[in-house]
Amino acid sequence: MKKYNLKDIEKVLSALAERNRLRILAALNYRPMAVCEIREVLGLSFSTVSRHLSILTAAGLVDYDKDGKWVHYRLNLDPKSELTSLVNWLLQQLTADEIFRKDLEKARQVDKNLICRIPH
Amino acid sequence: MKKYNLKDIEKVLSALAERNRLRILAALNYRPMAVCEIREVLGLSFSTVSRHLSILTAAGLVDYDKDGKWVHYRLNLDPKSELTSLVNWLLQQLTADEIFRKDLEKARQVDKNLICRIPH
DNA sequence: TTTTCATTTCGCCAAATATCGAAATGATAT
DNA sequence: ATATCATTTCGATATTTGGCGAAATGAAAA
Repeated sequence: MKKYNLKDIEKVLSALAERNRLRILAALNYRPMAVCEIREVLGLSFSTVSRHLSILTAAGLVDYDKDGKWVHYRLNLDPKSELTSLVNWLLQQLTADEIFRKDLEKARQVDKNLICRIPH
Repeated sequence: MKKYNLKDIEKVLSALAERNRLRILAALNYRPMAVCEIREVLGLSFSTVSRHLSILTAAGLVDYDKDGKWVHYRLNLDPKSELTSLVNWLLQQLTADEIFRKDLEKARQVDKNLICRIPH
């Protein structure tokens, strides 16, 4: 069983304690996505999204694969971790909120091959 | 089963995402305490401790009883809530950290009748 | 080897937050 | 009623954090 120290726990909790990062987790819970897709779902700038992703990555909540120019982010939840059941429960609760419904709708429609070539 | 909306969840997570508030929760997990005792354990000013307590109260994580001049704070964890198992798990993890060990040691020794009359 | 393009990093600003000391509050004790 | 005392609220300050646009990076395409 993984042991977390204070620093680890602070990192995870503060990563979770922000609306747009929760939105990112919810989107990645639907499916792995490239940065430009996440950006499109949230409606924020690339730099902001990238920053949120690095915070989530540092907290160990997400991970990524590089595929050419694209970077695909995905949830990184160890099924054996207590944190995983928390995050799953959180995401469950949030599905009821309007913002998250809309994000999910966008996540369904967004396609990196259509989106990421147009200047923003 | 209680339903949490986004605002509720943000309140709880951001209440938890702060070291000194975690220390307060850990202290109250040992026993209910008056504000001046908590202040002594943490080594912060009254105003700061009071502010943290109001944040924890607003998040529903702690509650208090008034007893004359004293205000006794205590954990307020609904045993049926998912959040409770999270908080308990967090506090469990934190017992290993030096800061929390020291706090617990102070919490064992502190006595509001000895502490709260001396000017700080 | 240039150009293109997805992503990250940097520099800046605005908003939020942690902290303190001083003043206010509200309840007991004198 | 007045003084005392635990706690809260207020006002000011320093730090952290979220946001953006512009510049840097690094990998593919031309």
